[in-house]
Amino acid sequence: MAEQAQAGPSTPSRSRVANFDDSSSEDFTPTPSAKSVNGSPQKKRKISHVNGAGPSKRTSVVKGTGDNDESKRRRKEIADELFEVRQNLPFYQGRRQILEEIMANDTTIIIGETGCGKSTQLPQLLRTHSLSLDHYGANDPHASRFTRGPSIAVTQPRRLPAIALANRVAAEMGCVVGGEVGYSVRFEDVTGRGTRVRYLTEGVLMRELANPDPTTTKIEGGLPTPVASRQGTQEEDEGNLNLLLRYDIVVIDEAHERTLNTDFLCGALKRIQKARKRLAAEALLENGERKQQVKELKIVVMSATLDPGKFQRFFETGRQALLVKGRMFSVATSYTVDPIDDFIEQAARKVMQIHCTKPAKEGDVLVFMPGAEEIENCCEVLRRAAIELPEGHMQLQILPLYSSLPPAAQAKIFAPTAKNTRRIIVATNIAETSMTIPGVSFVVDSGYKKEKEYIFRPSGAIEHLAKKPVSKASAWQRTGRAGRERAGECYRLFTQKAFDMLDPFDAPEIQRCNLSSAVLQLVAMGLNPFTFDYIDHPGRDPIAAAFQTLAGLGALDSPTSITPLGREMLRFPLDPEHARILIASFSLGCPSEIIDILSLINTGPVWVDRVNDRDAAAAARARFLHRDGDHLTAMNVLREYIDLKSRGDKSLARWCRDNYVNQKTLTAAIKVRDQLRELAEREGRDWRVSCGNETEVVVRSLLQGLFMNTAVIQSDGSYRQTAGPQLVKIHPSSVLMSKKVPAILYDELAITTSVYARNVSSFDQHWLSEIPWFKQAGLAVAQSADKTRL
DNA sequence: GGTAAGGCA
Repeated sequence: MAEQAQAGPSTPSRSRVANFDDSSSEDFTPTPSAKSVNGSPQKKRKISHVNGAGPSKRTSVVKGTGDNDESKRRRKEIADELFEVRQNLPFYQGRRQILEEIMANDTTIIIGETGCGKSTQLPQLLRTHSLSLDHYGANDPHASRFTRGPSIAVTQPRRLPAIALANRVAAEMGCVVGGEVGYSVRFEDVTGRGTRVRYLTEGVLMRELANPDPTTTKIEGGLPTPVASRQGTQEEDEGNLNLLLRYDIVVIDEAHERTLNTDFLCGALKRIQKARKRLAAEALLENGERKQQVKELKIVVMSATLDPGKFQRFFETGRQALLVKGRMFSVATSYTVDPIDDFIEQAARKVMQIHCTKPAKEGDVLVFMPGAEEIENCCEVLRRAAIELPEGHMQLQILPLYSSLPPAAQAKIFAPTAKNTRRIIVATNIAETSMTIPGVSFVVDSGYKKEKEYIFRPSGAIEHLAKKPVSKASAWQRTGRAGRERAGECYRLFTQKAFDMLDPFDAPEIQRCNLSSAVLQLVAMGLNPFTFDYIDHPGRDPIAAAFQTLAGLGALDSPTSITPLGREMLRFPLDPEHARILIASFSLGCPSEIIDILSLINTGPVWVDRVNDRDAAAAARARFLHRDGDHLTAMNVLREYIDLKSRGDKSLARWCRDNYVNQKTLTAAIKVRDQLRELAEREGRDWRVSCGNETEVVVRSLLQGLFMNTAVIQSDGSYRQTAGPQLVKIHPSSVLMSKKVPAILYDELAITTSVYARNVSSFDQHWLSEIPWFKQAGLAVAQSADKTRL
């Protein structure tokens, strides 16, 4: 049942151990092939019968051939069956109070503990409950079944939960996906004109805000005049702000994750809400009728664990957050007595202790480690220990789990366990939020994670991954993974005192990341990034750095004014730097090459480069070598792969393995490539134009976006940044590694044992004089670079 | 002369 939560920051207490969890996937099975956690397999088959084997394109869903009376009857039957389960969900049982609260307030904050059913039940209740229907147009004589009740958007940080939630909710409501319920994620929009509940990723909603679709944002007869007359005043300028008029209610789910998009969405929504409130009131006054053109926007912020005080203050709700208790089992938590110095070895020891003292039927063990290297080391220690197990003793199956692992290795997590065997899963925090692992009753927590850090410098930021202690919220989240199916145990490899000193929550992403893309989007919306209403302010420096980058790229001509070039850059799902490169390639005559290269840069590492077979990998790489550097070399790989694929080659996976190529990256890159080609076409650009063997223009295009990421060789053979004093080395994974070229451009700098430039191409440093940024601010730099030319 | 956590448009 719903109850009022404590105001102010809540510190997770031990009594709530099991409830600190991500709920995006708790009450359904993400894919039909996944092992069922709740519910019988028979039920699951019925659901997948309704929704088809997988996500389908819009047309096939809406105009699907299977939508006859028989399938309608089946959907109804399944919905009735699912209703039995729904009724018992805490969120359903607390529906009256929850809906009363939402209807009475502009913004509602809901802390829904794991298993309470918030993500699936809230949209349905809003669509069917009389409290909501009375509020949203039940009396409108023109309302049809679809227009009756509110139109709802529910955001998710990740694609998979957005898709899975839409599938589940459609089944519960007895409709097809793409009908009343649908989803929009990148590469897939399964919605129709009748869609009233739309699950979408935060990224999709951000794009909608910055790049509005004119057909869905315009009010019939145009916006009421007050908007235009207010243009130019900083505080009230909503001239460019997309008011999201297609939605009556926007639900931000999983808000505790505080992704970059969560924070920008909250800020923008608060602004939109105020604008719509004012416009709604004005429309009423002007017409003197009830027929208001702009409806107010309701916001619901939901999560399993968040700092309710922070969101209450931000949204100025004046109401306490609603707490909906979850359905989780208790987890006994313990600490070490003294600090330990080797968490890999200690983790392995603890695992063996659990294995030797707890019966197998009590469940599997999940170990949290910061990164792939620690995971592989820990698995190695465990494998050695497993050999020592006495004959006849229950066996161990040791499974590493991290994102860059090939899909086949990841899939083992969901395969059935052999008899008389206990599984030990050693994972990164991929198992904290993104993947739910069945059968786990024991958690061993190293207390560490890896986190991206940005070091801001006037000459450009440097990013690197750092090993850091987890936050308290994160530790509880890990703990909760032991209590999903039965009571569990969690062993923390640190002391109670160390735990007490941890930060209560993870630092929001906005405070440790490059803001150039977000700043461009804000300016496009007519918002000032310096005065934007942040939940947590990122500070002036990163915003100023973003402005500098964007001005250099020609996207902005003042902090409040976006250029036509900046507008065009926003039409592509790329960082501003990369969008600039793409646009340059159109005029330089090499979009075909640049689209391939950008697709690869944006999807991940092209090479599989493990420590043991580094030499073999380098040799394979030489087969694809392009003398200009890594960008064109990677393009050669992609093109050969696509060529093999189009000829129907059946041994693509083998080809990738033999050439130390990451197949996951290539398949993802092909999707991005298709999307970029389609978008280019929509812009009236011909992506087919190729420069053939005259690849000089490719590097010239790259330079148009990466001019800040350049370095020139000095007389001693080292490289120095053109935009700053930093010495950089070419990363040993680069094909230009031992080559001495006069000037290099690169995708990024990484700090490890030195400052390394990764993904490097060589260029003629005289080209820098063509770059506007160097013409103005950097002339002196370019001249001094010239002197050091060999 | 040496690495990489997780996401998203």
